[in-house]
Amino acid sequence: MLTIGEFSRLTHLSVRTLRRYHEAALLDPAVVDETTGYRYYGVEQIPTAQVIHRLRELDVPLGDVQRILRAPDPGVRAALIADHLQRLEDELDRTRAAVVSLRRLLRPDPAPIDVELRAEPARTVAAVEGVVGHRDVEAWFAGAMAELEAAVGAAVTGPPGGAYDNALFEQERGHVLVYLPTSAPPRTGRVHPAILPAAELAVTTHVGEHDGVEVAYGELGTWVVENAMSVAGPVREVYVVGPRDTSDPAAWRTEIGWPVFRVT
Amino acid sequence: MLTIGEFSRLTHLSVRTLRRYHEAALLDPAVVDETTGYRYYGVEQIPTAQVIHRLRELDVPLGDVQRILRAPDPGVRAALIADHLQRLEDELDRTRAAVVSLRRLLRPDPAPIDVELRAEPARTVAAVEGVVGHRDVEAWFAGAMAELEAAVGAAVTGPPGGAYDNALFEQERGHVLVYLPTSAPPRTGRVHPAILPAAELAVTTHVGEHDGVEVAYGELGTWVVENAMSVAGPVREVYVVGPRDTSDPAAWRTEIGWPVFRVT
DNA sequence: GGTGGACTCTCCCCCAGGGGGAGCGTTCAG
DNA sequence: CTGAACGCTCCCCCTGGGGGAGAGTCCACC
Repeated sequence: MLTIGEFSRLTHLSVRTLRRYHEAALLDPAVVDETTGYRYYGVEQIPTAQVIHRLRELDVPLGDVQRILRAPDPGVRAALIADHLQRLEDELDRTRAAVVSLRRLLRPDPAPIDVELRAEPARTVAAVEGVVGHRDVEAWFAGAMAELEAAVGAAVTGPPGGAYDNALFEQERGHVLVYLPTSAPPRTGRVHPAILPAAELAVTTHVGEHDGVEVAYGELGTWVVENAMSVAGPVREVYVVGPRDTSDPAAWRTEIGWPVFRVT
Repeated sequence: MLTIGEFSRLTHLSVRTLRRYHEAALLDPAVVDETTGYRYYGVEQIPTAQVIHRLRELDVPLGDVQRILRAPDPGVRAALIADHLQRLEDELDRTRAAVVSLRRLLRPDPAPIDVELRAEPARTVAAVEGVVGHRDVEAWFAGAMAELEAAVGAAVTGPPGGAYDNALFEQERGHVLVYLPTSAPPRTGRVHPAILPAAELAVTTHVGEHDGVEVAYGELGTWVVENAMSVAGPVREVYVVGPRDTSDPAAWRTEIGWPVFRVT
């Protein structure tokens, strides 16, 4: 039996942290003296402690660590861990995007804001709609677009686009509509005809990977307030040149359109 | 002038977060109505808000964000940001190491523990010593080893090694000694002769990159308690095969030695 | 000129995953 | 037997937010 201090030295987990893990039922001491409250650990707990240590280094929440440790089947365990590695990958992607965006923002020679005010007429398109959590938008978009392309096929008359509820930008759930323009929108599965309402749009074009799009949003925001306008309704994006057209992200062009109206 | 809600929509920072940034003096509203307490922001603050947003996505602490924003010189600013990107890189390295270590720990066929009890005689070596924070050990080691190699040169009689205070493994500062064995230790700069005391060492060998070394520590811990021993004094490492010998990390061999004594 | 709804204010509590320290009890070797 | 080292619980602190209560404000519409 090892005292908590000895176990701490052997596992490189602090005494405090070990107590916390006991409290969280993550790593219970083999024996707890009922009269003194002293915790005693067994040698066989060292590997477990090390696994916990590694998982925590990967920022796996304590609850998930518990679930992984409780999983009796090594297959299940591996799957849970793979999930977290995937999460790390995603995080890495977001980090890279933030770095790119930051570099652009801090460029000493910011390009002038290039926004066009455009009156967009109403039109009917083939669409898929849904209410989606902001984290799931990308995956949902991919599925919806695949379904759209299958339904519309070669009858496409223009680049795809989408309309995104503002709630999505505030880390909430929101309504999403993705569409493909076509003369006779079919009704298949989730695909149905939908009317894209007429709107006054402040439009700017973002060139490059979609991850850097925030810069364009910033420009729109600046332009909108500088021109004494305000925003009404969901943001629209049109993927003028996208992954459907070329695999070179640097050539992608996304039109961002904010429905606006003059304030004064 | 924009209300906090409008500014929130334009920057994709939540109202709550904007208030927090005001409180932290990170992003003060252009105007605060003294009677109502209402915050009003200016358009020109949008780019600043976006920079903050990006930096926070990179997990830059608010205090550091403030320092970056306050830096008037773009050069200084770039340097501060470069520091944080370096930090991200380091973190990534640690993440990778944790993944490797985790994979090893969870391997279904853990290799049997291979620990040797060895009576090490005292010997005199060329050493550099210091008290170092646990984060700085690697950098300190690199500098000390370079100085040692310069001082000892071809008179080396064995692989380099080090002795590490246990405090270092508890995320604190501790004494570190790195050495090169040589018959006539010189005294140059920080390099000086030092006696490596005799000790009973529980020794195991770690093969591969140094990052996976925790597994060896775990084995030692298990062995030590299973053999009714306890630990006394700093941990020793001997870099039997290291970056000096081959650039292939898979071939590196590190001996980990814990000074132990029989308990019963 | 009201009024209602949307917006904003402050204040307090909550989360994870720890760290610092007070005040007191336990162990164990000299 | 005594003191140092170690252990215990308890409370407050940190970061960077989120939820919600209760009250005050703003503004467009009637």
